[in-house]
Amino acid sequence: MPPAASVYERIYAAVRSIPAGRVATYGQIARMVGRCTPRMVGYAMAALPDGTDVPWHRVVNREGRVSVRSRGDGARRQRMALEAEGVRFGPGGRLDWGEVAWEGPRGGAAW
DNA sequence: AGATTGACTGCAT
DNA sequence: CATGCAGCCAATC
Repeated sequence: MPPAASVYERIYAAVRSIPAGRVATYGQIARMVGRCTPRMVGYAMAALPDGTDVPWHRVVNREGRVSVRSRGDGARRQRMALEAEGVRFGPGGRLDWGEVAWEGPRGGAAW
């Protein structure tokens, strides 16, 4: 584990703040955390271990679709985990933002 | 210390 | 609607 985990911790904390049944985009988290870009979020997610307590599956791309590149079954696992939380996937495998969109820890209020 | 890459996004073509 | 390019910051080689 690299010593610069402080940045990761910020991202992980934000992801942990996502309530069950809700999802956030990389850009959303990046803006919320600040000091980092969507790429950092993705990078942090990629660095997550398997038994992590971070609900990484609640993080999707801007299209509302799973983007996992690493691990062939990662995307499938993510979608399964989301469905298990009550997240409904629309046609094309995209998420229904009207139902699962997470505005932030304040629930709409910017921080 | 310099170059490359990465689970992204937005705008341009 | 598909493809391309640039920007972003940190990790890795």
